[in-house]
Amino acid sequence: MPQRLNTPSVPTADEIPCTHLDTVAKFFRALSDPTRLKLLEFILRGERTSAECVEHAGISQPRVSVHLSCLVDCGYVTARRDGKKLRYSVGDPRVADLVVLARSLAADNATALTCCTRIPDSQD
Amino acid sequence: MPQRLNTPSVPTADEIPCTHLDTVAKFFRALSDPTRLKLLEFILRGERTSAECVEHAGISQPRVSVHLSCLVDCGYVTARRDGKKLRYSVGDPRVADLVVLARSLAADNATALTCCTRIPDSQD
DNA sequence: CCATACTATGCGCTTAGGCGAATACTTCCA
DNA sequence: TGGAAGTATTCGCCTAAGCGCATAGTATGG
Repeated sequence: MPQRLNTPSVPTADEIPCTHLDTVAKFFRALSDPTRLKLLEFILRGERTSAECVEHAGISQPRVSVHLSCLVDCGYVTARRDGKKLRYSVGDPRVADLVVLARSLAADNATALTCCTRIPDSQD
Repeated sequence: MPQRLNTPSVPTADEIPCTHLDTVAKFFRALSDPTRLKLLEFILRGERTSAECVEHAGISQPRVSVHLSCLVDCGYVTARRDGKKLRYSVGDPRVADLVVLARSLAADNATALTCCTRIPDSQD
């Protein structure tokens, strides 16, 4: 297993004052992708195998693998070997709190949450 | 261009079951940018003028304007006219909760939160 | 110890979205 | 009402990061 949980950019991860902005932003970024969020919420509802995640996500296995790795790296989910398979689950209850809180906020702003719509002018 | 809070992709914003995934993902995306997160936390500590935000963010006024608009659209902050200036503040206490919760989680995973480091192979 | 099932990585492509610079639009006050 | 101060938009550029496909790497069980 090459580079995975080694500290590439992170200072000392122990000397960090209150967690750097970039780190927190990265943390949020993990949930800013619909596919990852979908996977997380799926796993939040119970332990899942990769295969189940692939099916649920509706995209290729390699992509799901990357997304799951990302969620693991960010500490949202944990992977556990079970025979030939890997099973993913959410250990920290705060993760559910975070998602619920965000959902409640997002729901209240769903209308306006069109957010950033004006930024690009892609297909017009 | 007057299109701002019109519903482009959002269904009916009222018929939404429990807020669509994309909406929530978008909500998280707003905080996935270090600059916006920095601005939000800045405003979280007290009402701020655009000028203060520009200074704090350290980027151009136009950019800050876009970021603030985004935060407003997403419901994180509210803008209030005060003479020639606009003052931004956070009205919903859940916003602070969300940030605090995320920070606490991110802090615990700071080491691993290198997240997605392997994804690109840009400059290596 | 090899075959197979499961998982991860590399590559090329494409789009989202961040940035600065220039500029247009708004407000308020003289 | 005109000018200055404040705020928003457009544009071009560039990187991050999503996707599929092909394939390489592992772990387990026969």
